[in-house]
Amino acid sequence: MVRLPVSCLDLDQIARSGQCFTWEPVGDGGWRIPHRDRLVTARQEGDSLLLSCSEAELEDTWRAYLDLDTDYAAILASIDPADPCLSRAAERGRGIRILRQDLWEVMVCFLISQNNNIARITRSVAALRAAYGRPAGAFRAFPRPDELPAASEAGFRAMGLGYRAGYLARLVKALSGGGLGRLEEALSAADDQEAEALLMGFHGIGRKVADCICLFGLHRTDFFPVDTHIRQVLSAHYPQGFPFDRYQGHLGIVQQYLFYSDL
DNA sequence: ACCCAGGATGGTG
DNA sequence: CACCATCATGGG
Repeated sequence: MVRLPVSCLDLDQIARSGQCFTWEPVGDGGWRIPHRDRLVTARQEGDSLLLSCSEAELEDTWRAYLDLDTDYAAILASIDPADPCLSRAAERGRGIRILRQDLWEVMVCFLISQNNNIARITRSVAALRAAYGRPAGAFRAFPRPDELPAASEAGFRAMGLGYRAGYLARLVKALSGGGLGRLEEALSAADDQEAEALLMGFHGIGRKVADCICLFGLHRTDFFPVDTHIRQVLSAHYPQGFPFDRYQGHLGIVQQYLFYSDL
């Protein structure tokens, strides 16, 4: 068990922010958080964050995953006080952080997310993990491409993916057998625009999903995914256009405040 | 029965 | 280029 002081971090807000679909409430306010082959239980007491792990595991896994070394207070302070919409959104979601999730898991989750609702996405991801997940201690880790049946579109459909089952089957086929590693290598050498284009090259991944993958799976915080929700916020509150220039460097974080606030 | 959900695709004008 | 029907499925 480790305890560390944190500010600008609220587990409940993160869990409900629509960026991850695998956290499970423990019941006493805590959360079971799986990440790759690790699992931790987290809870908050005042300004303290408590994690059910060793100091070493905090340093090699959870510090990065929870994005503890990014100065969110500075980002909050940079928000234009003359912008009531964003100021209110940031106040309501001041505990949100952009997690550093696993790329492949994010690709699958947001492939499934299109024209879908968060409750059903969460159920589908849980079904995938239950059916194909790799036993790793006390839980099932999210299955890697090689652990998913590329030919099982029908199987994916049976767990509620709907028409996206075909997209996933093709993505599994494309990224099995070392394909994912090659993609990660290409992405690491790509700038933002190139990374977005690479991801949009997969069937079923359009601009919005690609932008979510860049933001949540690659931690490229200048991506500002525009979904139906954000589109509505922009047209309602920013008829002259959103001040993208002002928030260069952390547009994705600003986007999350707006999205969360409007849920 | 109708509309929406963290949209994308393929076809048409 | 812009528009548009269609794609499963569950919940309001």
